[in-house]
Amino acid sequence: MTESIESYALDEQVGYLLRLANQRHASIFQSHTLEGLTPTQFAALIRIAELGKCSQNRLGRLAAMDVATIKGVVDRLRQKGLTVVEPDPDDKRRTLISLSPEGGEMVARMKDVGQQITNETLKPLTAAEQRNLIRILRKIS
Amino acid sequence: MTESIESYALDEQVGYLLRLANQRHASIFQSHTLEGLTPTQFAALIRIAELGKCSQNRLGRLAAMDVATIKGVVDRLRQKGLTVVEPDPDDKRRTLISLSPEGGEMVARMKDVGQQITNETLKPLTAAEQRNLIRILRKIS
DNA sequence: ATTCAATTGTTTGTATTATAATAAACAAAG
DNA sequence: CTTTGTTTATTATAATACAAACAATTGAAT
Repeated sequence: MTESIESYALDEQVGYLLRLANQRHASIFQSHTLEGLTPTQFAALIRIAELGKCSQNRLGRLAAMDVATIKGVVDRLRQKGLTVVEPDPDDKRRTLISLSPEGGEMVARMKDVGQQITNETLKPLTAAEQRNLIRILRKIS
Repeated sequence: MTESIESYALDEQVGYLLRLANQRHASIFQSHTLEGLTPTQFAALIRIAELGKCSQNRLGRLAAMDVATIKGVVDRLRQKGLTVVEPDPDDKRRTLISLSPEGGEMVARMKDVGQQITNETLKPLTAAEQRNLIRILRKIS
């Protein structure tokens, strides 16, 4: 049995390593974040700040989240009082999402924290490796 | 509001890019996998094959999964008939996990598929970039 | 202009993975 | 032998993702 396994090294597969890297990043994120914001919620918040008021679906597409995922994320952000949800008067299918004042403040505060999180995640790497990783990840995303 | 955001480019943060890379890999994985096996379940299966019979906790540690996560994963693998679960006669706390014959066959078949999945995930990169990515990911995991 | 098919947007149900808290079994020291 | 601390496993809860269903809009052909 064993010899047929040796040839497949789990510890060198890109999928396995991506999961580990994500785990480490999530753990660093959690130790820095405010109000229990998750990386996904944070990403959505930043996108809303960039886009201004927009439909839930559009937000999901631009934040790389499934329609069901973005709904859950927006719901939780609204529960935390960070977003405002309202129907679109021009299109009855749509729900418009925007930042609440508290959401705006949160984004401002989280920007610095976000940079810290990135720095700590990349800390084991040289400056060249850091640039390389970002460049390569963008190519396979 | 906008100018305070410009300085934080979500699309270049390592955490966001890791999530995107994971999404793409998961999607490729799903299009190749047998019996609806997830990347996590696959990793656990490979580890069991490497380790032989071992406790659930030890398996979790070596597959980089939380105690609760590995329990869920093992449960689902058992439901699919791929693993065998039995109490440890020497330590009543422990549950011993091993591959069923079907699990062994699955591992053998999945090895090739796993390589294909890795290749397809890395396809947008040059050979040097592929090696670089693996090396760098190992450093930050 | 009207109808009908195709598209777009949202929601709901279900599955998987992850975090936190609890309980049971064991080991080691007094 | 009992107390104290550690390891192992389970349960409850939360977050994310996929699939299917449903509702509103758009557009094309008559």
